[in-house]
Amino acid sequence: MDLSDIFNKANKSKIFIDRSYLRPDYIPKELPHREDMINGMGMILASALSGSRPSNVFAFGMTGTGKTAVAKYVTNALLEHSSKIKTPIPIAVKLINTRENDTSYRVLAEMASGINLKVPFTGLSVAELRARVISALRTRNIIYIVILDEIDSMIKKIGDSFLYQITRMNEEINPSQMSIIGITNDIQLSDNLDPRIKSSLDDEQIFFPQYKAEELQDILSQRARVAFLPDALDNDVIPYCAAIGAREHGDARRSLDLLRRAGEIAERKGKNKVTKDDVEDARESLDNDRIVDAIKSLTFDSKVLLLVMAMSKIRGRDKLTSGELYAGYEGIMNEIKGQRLTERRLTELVNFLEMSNLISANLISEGRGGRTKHIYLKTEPKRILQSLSDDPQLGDIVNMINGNYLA
DNA sequence: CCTCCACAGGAAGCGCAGGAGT
DNA sequence: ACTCCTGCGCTTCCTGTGGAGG
Repeated sequence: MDLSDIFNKANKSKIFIDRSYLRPDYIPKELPHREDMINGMGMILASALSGSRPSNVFAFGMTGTGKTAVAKYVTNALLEHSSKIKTPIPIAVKLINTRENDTSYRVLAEMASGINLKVPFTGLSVAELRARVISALRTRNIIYIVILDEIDSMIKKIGDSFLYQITRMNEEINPSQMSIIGITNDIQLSDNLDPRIKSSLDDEQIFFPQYKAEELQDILSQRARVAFLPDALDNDVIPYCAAIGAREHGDARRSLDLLRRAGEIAERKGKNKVTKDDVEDARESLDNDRIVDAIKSLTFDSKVLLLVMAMSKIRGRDKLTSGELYAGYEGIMNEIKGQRLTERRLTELVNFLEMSNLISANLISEGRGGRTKHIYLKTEPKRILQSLSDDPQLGDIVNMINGNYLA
């Protein structure tokens, strides 16, 4: 068979026109139910067009409430408008995800890339890097709008003093000017900040409320019109995706993911209509992906810890204390003759696993029995064994357990 | 009220990789 | 070729602590 035949067949979807309209990073021409925030942010940033520095903005709300989308939308519009009219000072915009770029070095490097300044990705001192960014801005005379996305995770990791440094850079980059748009999922973040940062970053605040189910329906319908073929969706599919997203703190991203995955599942089944059942399957498939990805991306020793948790749960013990977990870890490491980490390090790995939502851990005091964590697995042991069964180092053990488990 | 268990988690620092400047 | 710098993963050493049993 000819390859182009296969490609043609694969191309001729009975479901999608173009699924990329459902991707979370796609910014549509209109953002329903975010007009207030768009206008608010637009009014603040508009001063850049007349050559004066916009106030810093602090945008906060739960995940999937459109913060990043609005920031992109408004800054795109701003750049577009400024290219049409004559602005006194050129404008540059850089979006930095501070969860992916979670060191001061990397944030500064991203800021450099936003003004076409080439810097090595390691090797310089932070002070040197900062000096380079500043001197580049000095020679350029621009208004630089820096969007710091997911700023809460950066602060959690490296503290808020770096944020203070950034907000103060503005004083050293004359004649250029810099504005910060801070975006956070942590609604209480602003209360816990150093008051000096609060006063400089809190010039303007924009709150993003959770989407209600009806609002999510509007968003989904808008995207579905361009993403799906007419009549490819059963009537209750969009309301159902919206309802799930609304239940999970009004999360538009979640709803869109569900809709896209449901479409893909229906397509793979060879159907020409997406039904509620496909959404149900999509939900499970997304959950599974999330967990499998999370497990596969762990370091080796974290995987061993999870394996210990899974093994003891299979044996009927779903609660372990830290000591028991470490003993189990030691057992496996002896078995495979691996280099063991110290318990001090393991406590950090346990904390990390808890943050990843794979386990839960409560600090409990049992009086004379001592003070320890009670650790529970939050995932099906089967899923963990599945995810680890093709691990180069742990695969053999896992498959052995799997054999006993099935027998 | 005091003790003492079984850990938690802070502080400091080490070795390595990777890059800059010289 | 060398010295110096940082981030990262980790160890060493350490102090802190909620509450049942004494």
